[in-house]
Amino acid sequence: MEQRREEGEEKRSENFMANSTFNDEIPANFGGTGSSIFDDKWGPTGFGFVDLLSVNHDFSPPIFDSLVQAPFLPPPPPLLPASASTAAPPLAPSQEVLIPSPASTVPESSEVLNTAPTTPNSASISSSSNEEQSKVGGDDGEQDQDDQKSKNKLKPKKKNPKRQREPRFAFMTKSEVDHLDDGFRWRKYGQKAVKNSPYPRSYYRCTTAGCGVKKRVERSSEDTTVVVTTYEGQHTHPCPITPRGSMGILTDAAGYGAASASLPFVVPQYFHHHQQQQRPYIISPSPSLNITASSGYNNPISFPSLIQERRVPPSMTSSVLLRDDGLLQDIVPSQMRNELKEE
DNA sequence: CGTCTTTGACCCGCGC
DNA sequence: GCGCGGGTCAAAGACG
Repeated sequence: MEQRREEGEEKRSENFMANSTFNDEIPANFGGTGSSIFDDKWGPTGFGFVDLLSVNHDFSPPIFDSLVQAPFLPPPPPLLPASASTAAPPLAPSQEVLIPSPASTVPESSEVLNTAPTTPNSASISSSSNEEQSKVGGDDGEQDQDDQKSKNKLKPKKKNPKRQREPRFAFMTKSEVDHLDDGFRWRKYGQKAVKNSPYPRSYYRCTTAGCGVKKRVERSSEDTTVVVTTYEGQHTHPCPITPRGSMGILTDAAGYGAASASLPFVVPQYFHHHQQQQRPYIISPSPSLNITASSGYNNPISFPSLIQERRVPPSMTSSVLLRDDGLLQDIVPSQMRNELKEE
């Protein structure tokens, strides 16, 4: 127990950048059909596949793999430029779509999901959505009420037609750390053994009152270096600033709060500096991509750096980035910064 | 004391 | 109907 505690603390601090080792492969069960990760409940009813970040354990410059518009959930306005739009056509429910990275041409087929990440040291993101959101999806605030209801186990439960879930967004990360600190506060409320996997699956819930976002974390059994994190729901609050020097750029204090919505998803902040460990590298969005907006804090996951980058009006992008270089300078590839300047 | 994790039990959906 | 597996609850305990 105690050991586990300590381990947990260590994990928290090390976050994403633990001694991660990367390879090119995405476990076959990621994005595949019938996997334990993307089962019928949490699995993609339609998701994009996004290379999100690269981590290099040699402190070499960050690698920009790709970031593409995923066919995210509830209708982000089609702001994609033509090039990206063609790459990521609107999804029909239950349709799996691979969003090819800019550098690669990959057919749109679920079968090629595993081949999507073409760059070493990459993590991937996928999103999924529910086509039939009714109960939970209808009102975030009701989530807790629902939980309350179900607390009394002996009480006969409502027979919901079908349990509906929030939009989900999953991503993979190469890390020895299971629970990735994304800037939000989570409370673990369950853990289950995963069939056909030696690794348990952990369930977390956002501790912020009224926020029903859930997170599921499990380690791939196929590639034990891969941690799959699945978010469900949308935060109803800003990303709290953590005391560990995280970016915290979702806050209004940073001046971008109002526009904090450049992503239909939010991804963890990988920015906790860990001086002796590898630095986390944020992938910069491809210039040809346009991460569309949802609204406010209503993002299931948050990816501060991306958000910051993209929610800045083009006219001030470069200056902001430059001015804010502090961490970004370390994180955002120079290539990316140059690209942004050119915009 | 508040917060968080652990963990066994329970609930539920689904396939057979 | 039954069993299985996933998801959740909530009591108990640890920790700061």
